[in-house]
Amino acid sequence: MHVDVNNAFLSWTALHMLKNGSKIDIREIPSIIGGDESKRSGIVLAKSQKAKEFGIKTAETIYQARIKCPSIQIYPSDFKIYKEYSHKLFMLLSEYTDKIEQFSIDECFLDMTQYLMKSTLLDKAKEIHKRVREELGFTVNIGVANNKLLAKMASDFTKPDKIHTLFKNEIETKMWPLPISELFGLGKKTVPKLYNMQIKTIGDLAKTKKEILAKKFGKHGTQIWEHANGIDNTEVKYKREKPKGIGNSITLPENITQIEKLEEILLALAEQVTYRLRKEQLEANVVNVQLRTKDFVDTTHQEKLTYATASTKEIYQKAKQLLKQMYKPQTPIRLIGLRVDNLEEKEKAQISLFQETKDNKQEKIDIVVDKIKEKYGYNSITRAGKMEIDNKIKFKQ
DNA sequence: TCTGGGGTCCTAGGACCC
DNA sequence: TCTGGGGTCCTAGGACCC
Repeated sequence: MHVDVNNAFLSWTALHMLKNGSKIDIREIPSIIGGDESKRSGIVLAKSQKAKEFGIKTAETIYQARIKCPSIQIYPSDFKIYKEYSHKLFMLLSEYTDKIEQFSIDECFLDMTQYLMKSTLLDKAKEIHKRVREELGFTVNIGVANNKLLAKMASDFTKPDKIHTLFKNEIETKMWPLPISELFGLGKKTVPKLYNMQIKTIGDLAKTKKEILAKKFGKHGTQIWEHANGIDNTEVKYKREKPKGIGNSITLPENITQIEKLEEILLALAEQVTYRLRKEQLEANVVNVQLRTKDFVDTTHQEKLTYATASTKEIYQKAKQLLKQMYKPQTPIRLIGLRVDNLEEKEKAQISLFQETKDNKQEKIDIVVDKIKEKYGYNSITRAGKMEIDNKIKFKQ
């Protein structure tokens, strides 16, 4: 089963507003959840059904949305609220199975293999559907099928507030007539290429020779062919997995051309990233810096460290070095990002033969700073060298 | 006042090793 | 009448997802 919250950010914001005495339900008017245009992050994150009727699409600019519907109402996003409602949903779903994979903040896969009869399975879907609406106050779409891919495709059919099935005998009638752009795993780069091959529907794709797709698109080609034919053997990953990489990035309110300013922001990002890293009890082996120019040209540089670390100072020093390598003087930078990859458990961290001694003093400082952040809030303590930046840009946690 | 932020997985070429 | 073959690791970039 795949459970997908309808217009999640918007529905949850609506509930939060109603709870706090709002007279209007923003689900009933043309409205969107959007970023902040003054911070150059003005894109649509979620839309109401009414906004959808104006042709407004997720991820387009608020500027475009306003052209389509000048009276559109815009509300900011708040992930604290979303996490709260997401948790409520997760708790309710946990009553039906403990094998739940949280696919994103508003989507879950449920392993329902314990319900052997198709009819009981559908009764459970109906029950979940009804209970979420009545007890939590928002609606979900539910897809029921024999594997994750088909359940996900089913939950996407028609919205909102619907249950759809997609069993083997329904693939041909329900999925094959859909345009290939609807297939999970096909995006804006591959769809035009398939169109050029006269492959326009999922059915067309299913009937294409697997070898042709494999030759043209490699592993991806095999996968989309299998998806089009309803084949998916992946398990419901219900155990919480540690992240494989942790990153933070920020679109700057204004383009920056001074490397010193970029370094200050990099320090703030290093604090944020390593704080998250330490909370997970992980250490990183690779540091990666991303820059985006004013013309949206992205470059990344990464380097493996001599030993794994979660130290703010050590990660920052490597990041600074990478920045120096890659930054072409005078280039106006729009976005800067820092990621750590190749993570490993702190305990298991192996001591290299050639390891330069770890900076114990730095580790102690990090631990104390983390404790203060835990107790008094992420922004309660900061480095003097980045106070100016902190005042300009809010780094959330 | 035009274009977010956080992820995962894959590919390709170069360096290096035996 | 020059210059293998197999393998791993590292790095940059691409595609896709929500």
